Amino acid sequence: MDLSHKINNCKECIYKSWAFKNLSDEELTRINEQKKEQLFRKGENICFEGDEILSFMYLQNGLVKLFKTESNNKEHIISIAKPKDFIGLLSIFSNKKHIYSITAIEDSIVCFVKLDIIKDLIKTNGIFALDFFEKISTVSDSVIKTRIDINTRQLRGRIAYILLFFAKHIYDSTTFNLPISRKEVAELIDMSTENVIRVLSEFRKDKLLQIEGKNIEIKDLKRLERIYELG
Amino acid sequence: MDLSHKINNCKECIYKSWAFKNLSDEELTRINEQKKEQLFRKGENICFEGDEILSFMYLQNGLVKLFKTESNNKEHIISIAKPKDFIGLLSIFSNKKHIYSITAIEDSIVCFVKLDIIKDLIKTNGIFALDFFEKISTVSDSVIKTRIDINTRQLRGRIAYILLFFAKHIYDSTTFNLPISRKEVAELIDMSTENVIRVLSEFRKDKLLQIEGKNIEIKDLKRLERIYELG
DNA sequence: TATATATCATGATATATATCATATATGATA
DNA sequence: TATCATATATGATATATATCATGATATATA
Repeated sequence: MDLSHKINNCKECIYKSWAFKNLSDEELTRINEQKKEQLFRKGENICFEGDEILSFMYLQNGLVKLFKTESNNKEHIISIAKPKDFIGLLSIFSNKKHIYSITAIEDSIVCFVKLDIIKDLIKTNGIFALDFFEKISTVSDSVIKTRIDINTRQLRGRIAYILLFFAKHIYDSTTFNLPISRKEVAELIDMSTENVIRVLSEFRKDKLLQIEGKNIEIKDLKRLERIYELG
Repeated sequence: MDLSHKINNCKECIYKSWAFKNLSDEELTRINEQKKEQLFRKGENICFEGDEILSFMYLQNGLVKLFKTESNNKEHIISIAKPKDFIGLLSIFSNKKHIYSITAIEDSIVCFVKLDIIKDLIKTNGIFALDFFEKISTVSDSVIKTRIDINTRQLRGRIAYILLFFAKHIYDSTTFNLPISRKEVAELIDMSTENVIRVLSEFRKDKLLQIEGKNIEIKDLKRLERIYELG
C-alpha cells in the first residue's frame, strides 16, 4: 500500500477526534504549523535507543515495533504499535532520551509534534490534558498487561496469543500476512526462533492454522482461544 | 515499627515536595479536607482487583505488593511499591476498575485522595498536571523495564535482580529482612518456589549471601551484580 | 501447650525449552 | 542466471526449569 499521498492537515486528520480532541482551532493550527509528518518505508528506523526525545510521535498509519538491544546484541521487542497508538510510551515524560528503538515493520506515517508544544498545551488546556493522559495511560497499561500475559504462558499459549493479537487487534481478520519474521516473533514473546517455527508447524498439523510463508489463516479460532486461555 | 502516630496534615507531608508540589495553599487545603489516611497492617488488603477506582492512592510509608490473581487461582505479583510510589499505576486514568489487588507487606500508611479532586487539579493547574504526569510516568515505565529485565534473565540472574532490588532500591543496605516469602518471590520473578529456595541456597554455599530465615546479608555485592548483568 | 498449617529445604524425576546440526526454500545481489 | 545471504523447517541432543516427594522448621491457632 502506497501511503505517500496520505500526508495531511491536522484539522482533517482522523486523529483530531482522538488524542487531539478538545483543542481549539487556534491550538490545532499551532500544532499544524510545526508538526512534521514523515513516511517510513518498511524496515526503516524511526528512532534509536539513546536519541534525545524532542517530539511526541504519533503513528498515523502503518505498523511499527518498539525494541531494545540487549547487551549480547540480541533484540528484544517490547511491543507492536498500530495506528492511533502514540509510540513514545511514557518515557517522553520521564526521560530525556529514548529508552528503546522504533522501526517500521510496514510502510508507516509518523506524525512528530514538538514536545514543547504538547507540554504547553497540557499546561494551558486542562480538558485536553486530562483526556490526553487517559489515552496514553491506556497504551502503557496495555504494554504491562501484555508482558504479564506472555510470560505467564508457555510456548503454545504464547504463539496462540500472538496469532490472536494480529488477528483481532491489528488486522481484524482471521487471515493475514504476518508482518514480522519468525525470529522477530521469538524476540517479541521470549522464545527461540526454532520453537516459534516448530509450534506454528504443530498448529498447522493440528488443523488450527493454514500457513503459506507469511500468510496465515486461522482455521479454528475457538480452539486457538482455548489454547491461549489455558496458557 | 509502629506507624500510627504518623498520620498528618498534607501541608507538612513529606510528599508536598514531591507529587503534590506546585499546588497553592488553597489547593492543598482542598486536598487535606477530604483526603483520608489509613494504616494497613502487614497482610491487610488495600484494594481488590475489580473494585471501582475512586481514589488516587499514595503510599506514604511502608511497602505493598501489586498483584493479579490468575484463572488457576495463582497469584502473580506485578511489582513492589515503596514510599513515594503512587500505587494505582495508570489504570486510574484508563480504567473504571482496579486491574489488580494491593496488599501491605509491611505496615503501611496509604493516603487516599478522591480522583475527582486530582482530575480537577489537572484541569485547572497546568504546572501541577505536567509535573504530576512526569512522576507517574516514571513509575509505569519502571514497571515495564522491570518486567523485561526479569524475563530476559534465567533463574540465577532473576534472584540476583530481586536481591539487588531490595538492597539498593528498597532498603539501601546490603543487610535486610526479606519482606516477602520465597513463594512470593517466585510469584514476582516468574519461577517456582522450590527453585527460589534452591538458588538462594546455592548463593549461600557460594559465599555470595548469608541467610538466616528472612534475614539476608549480601556478602559479595560485586559478584552478585555480575551475575545479574550476565543474565 | 499441643496441634495444625505454612514455610523452608533438598534430592529425584519429569517436562519444557534452548541449542546444535543440517536441509531446504526464499529472496537479494552481482 | 549464478551466488550468496537469510528465513524456514525438522530431528537429535543438551540444558534449564518445574514438579513430585519427603522432611525439617517455623508460625499461627485452638
